Amino acid sequence: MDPINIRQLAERLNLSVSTVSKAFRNSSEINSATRERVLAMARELNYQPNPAAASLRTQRSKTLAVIIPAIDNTFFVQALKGIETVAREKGFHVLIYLSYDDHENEVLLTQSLQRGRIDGVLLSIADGGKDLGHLAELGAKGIPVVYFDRVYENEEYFQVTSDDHQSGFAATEHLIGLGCCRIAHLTSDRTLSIATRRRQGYLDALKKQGIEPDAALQLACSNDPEQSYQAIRALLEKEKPDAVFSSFEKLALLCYQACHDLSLAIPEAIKIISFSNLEIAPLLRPSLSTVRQAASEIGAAATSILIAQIEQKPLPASRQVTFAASLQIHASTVAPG
Amino acid sequence: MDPINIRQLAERLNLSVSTVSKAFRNSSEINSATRERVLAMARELNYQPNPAAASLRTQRSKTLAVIIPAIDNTFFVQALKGIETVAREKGFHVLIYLSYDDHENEVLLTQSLQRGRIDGVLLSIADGGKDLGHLAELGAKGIPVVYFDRVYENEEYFQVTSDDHQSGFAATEHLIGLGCCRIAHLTSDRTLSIATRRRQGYLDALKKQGIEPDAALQLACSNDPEQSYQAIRALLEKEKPDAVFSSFEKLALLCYQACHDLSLAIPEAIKIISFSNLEIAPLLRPSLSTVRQAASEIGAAATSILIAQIEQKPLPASRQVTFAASLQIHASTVAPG
DNA sequence: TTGAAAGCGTTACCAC
DNA sequence: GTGGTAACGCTTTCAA
Repeated sequence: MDPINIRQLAERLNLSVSTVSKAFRNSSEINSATRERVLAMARELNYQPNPAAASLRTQRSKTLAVIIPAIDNTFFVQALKGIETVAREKGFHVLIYLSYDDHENEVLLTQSLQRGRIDGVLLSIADGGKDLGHLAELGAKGIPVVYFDRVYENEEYFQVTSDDHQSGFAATEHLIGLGCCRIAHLTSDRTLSIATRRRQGYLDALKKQGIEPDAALQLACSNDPEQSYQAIRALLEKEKPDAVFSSFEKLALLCYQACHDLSLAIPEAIKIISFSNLEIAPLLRPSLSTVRQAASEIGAAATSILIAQIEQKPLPASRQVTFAASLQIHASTVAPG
Repeated sequence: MDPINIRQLAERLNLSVSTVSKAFRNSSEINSATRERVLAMARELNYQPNPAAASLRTQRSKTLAVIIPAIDNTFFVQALKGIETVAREKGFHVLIYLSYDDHENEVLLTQSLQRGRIDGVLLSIADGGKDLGHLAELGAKGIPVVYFDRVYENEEYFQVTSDDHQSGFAATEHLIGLGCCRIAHLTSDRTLSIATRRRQGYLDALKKQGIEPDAALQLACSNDPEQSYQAIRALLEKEKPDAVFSSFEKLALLCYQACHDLSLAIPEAIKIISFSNLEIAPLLRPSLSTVRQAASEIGAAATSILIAQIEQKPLPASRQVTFAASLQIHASTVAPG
């Protein structure tokens, strides 16, 4: 019942504490017979090493922190699954912190990250428009950090992302291919790495096809859903786009709502495609065409890299690791007729 | 850059280590002037106490573990938000572990939960049909555990849930009130606490209205989506229910898919209501009527109780804490005409 | 009000 | 191959 410590375990075995300790970390110094004996007794007495003591001694906690802006977002949920899986495989624990898209929160969180509690951090940025000094500070503390999705665009750090520019480009080309020429673009915080890249893909696709980008068709929404809904609705009414490319899932859903409320038929009157990892996108009526990110792979890769950094193992040659996103075409962007 | 320890901090202040330590835990023994001096210097030198050392000494880690069956499930996502919020308010950290609805996983996870790494556990059960000895063991280790949603039905432990029976009853009565009399019920693992309670609510509502429960209308699905889809589809074709009450969100979505594939009009030919915290339920076509649980409140309450247990603070009088779920009526259960 | 010192349970160096 | 022992950085009792 009361947790037993290594000293008591050693006494029961008539061995020294150091031998037992080595047996556990299967040091080559230890006779395999004694090792078995130690392990057997440990099981019998239900011995579990105290992580705080080990951590104090080794300066390693086998714990990672994940700081993400949101969790009611399928991308982050799936990324988290990838993170948790890889972490567990490698014997790491995962602390979760939510910044709620709020820069202040993120600053507080990174500052409270004590060296010692965690060995490394996986971070997706809350707000790219603010001073990112806290991230530099984190790095300066000597804590390894791997950024994913919404990254800190700093050559010094590993950044695991989707091919956002290319995917934005492909989504826009897809719409152009369907004959659309007034293609609206929805984004949120334009300062986010992913927002600027996706938008640039949109702009480049328009340019390639000789379509002049129209500022009136480009909307940067806030984090407030009601406000965003109104803005989107106004855009639809006033500018009468024939298609919408949304860089964010939430905005696409608001756009669906607005189209419904305005009795705009999708895809007849307006086509919609959006970055989204929503699994039930096909269940929406009409089913939503999406740009789907390799979310769990991104989470998994970021975690592998972080752990490699912690354990001083070989690392990818490039600090920029990119995963292809894929176009999932559904009813919302099918050619009429 | 290198983390400074309490001893160096004390030296810089010409104070003893113990004084500094006490100043931090604002002990009444310390002069408030010295306390200020200590805090100021700590800020200046960027001192952060080493959590492993503190933890080793106090046998407290200020860390909670959350073990949940899934995270691609809006209920758990929202519960997690409640958990994270309360934990952070009270200065606790949250470790997340996913059991993926798998009993073996859960056993391994609970066994690996070393006393010392965590001060307490929040747990929602993976599979109620299996031997729950590992949960008894967890309790025997002296680690406080609070169960939520899918609970361990054991008087000894705190259990935070929805009023599942009553909500199952209300959902069924709602369908009966619309004139339905062949009401199918979808559930998954029947051994889960919530599954049996919701189903019992269904049965009791039928009984109250003098409807004989029909075993052919009750389906217990597996965790395999394809298999579940086929079973649901077969049920719809063969039994021709005029309504479906689903105890689980995933099954309702599969049922939507099946209705669509069978060209069964919702709600004209068949009405559907389901337990679900899906925020975009209104965006489905037709919008889905749901039994919505107070997910984040449940997570928050479970966390508060767990922390109260850890800190030996006053606890709720009853070990059973229940939150009302609410019926959200949408198009999928509207009377025809 | 402040300080000295004994642990907390490990690991890792060094001796045997 | 095994054992003794000094840290790791903090909290807390006890003494001053």
